[in-house]
Amino acid sequence: MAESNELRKAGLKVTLPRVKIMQILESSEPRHMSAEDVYKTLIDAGEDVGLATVYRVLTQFEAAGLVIRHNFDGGHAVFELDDGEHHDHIVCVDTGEVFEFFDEKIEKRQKKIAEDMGFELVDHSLVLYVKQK
Amino acid sequence: MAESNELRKAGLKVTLPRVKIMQILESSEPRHMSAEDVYKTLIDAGEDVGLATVYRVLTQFEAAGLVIRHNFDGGHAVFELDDGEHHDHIVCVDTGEVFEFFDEKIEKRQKKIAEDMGFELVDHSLVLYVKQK
DNA sequence: CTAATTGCAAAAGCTTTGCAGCGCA
DNA sequence: TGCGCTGCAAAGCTTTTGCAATTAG
Repeated sequence: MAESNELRKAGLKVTLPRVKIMQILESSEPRHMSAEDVYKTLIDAGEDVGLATVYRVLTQFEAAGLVIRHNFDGGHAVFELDDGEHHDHIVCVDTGEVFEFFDEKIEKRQKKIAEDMGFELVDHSLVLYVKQK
Repeated sequence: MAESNELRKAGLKVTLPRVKIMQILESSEPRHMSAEDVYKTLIDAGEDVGLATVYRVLTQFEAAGLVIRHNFDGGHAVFELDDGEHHDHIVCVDTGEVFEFFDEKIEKRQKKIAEDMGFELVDHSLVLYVKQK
């Protein structure tokens, strides 16, 4: 199975919690889940995994570059699978829904701004908060 | 004094903690402070104000539109005086320093992206994480 | 005078950590 | 077998809240 290889490649033992969590992230809709969301999904599926393990696994996945952690407003982090395609986010303040977008012009402009100030851009976080018209 | 008027205008009683906190925010360098930063500054100045009060006052200031709360990475919120001029932020991952910038092109592009998706842009958060070259 | 405000301490919410036992390789 | 991993419970951190005492208007 695909998950096993990704885990091994990351130097992580192939354990049930890790495989299950990876599967949940791969098949989840919406794609952005909090640790609590993952934990609940696991419990609902009858898996006996602790919340601490979910946090540990997600943190390991992040370190391994398998997932990305976002700190949107609201106190809790959300995670999404890193598919290698960078994108930014749109959060609807009415429904909480999260959408993704990518805009070449904004990306380039950000790079230029950082460089004009004598820095190297290593990362960025752009979130548009919107509401329905 | 200027602070008193701003407070009265916001419908808040002019109390010592509020005036002191407002003064700290007005004169602070760097401009971005956490609740803890404000609290420490107060204590160092010999003021007997509780941390809970700092949080309450900052939250009231935010509701009144006097300050803006940011949730940069790192678990704790930072506050800055709202001078009416919108700007985004650059955070140096080496030093933790915070810089401000404003880019008309990015602003316009964001608005267009939200509208193209049928939404109304109500707010946005853009942070560039950079390092020294 | 009276409602708003404050300090303290306790509680809350998210996340991390210590530890003994379990399980993958 | 041996070290990594897990579950549980406890601890950590930032932030919020309850409450009695204090204070602004």
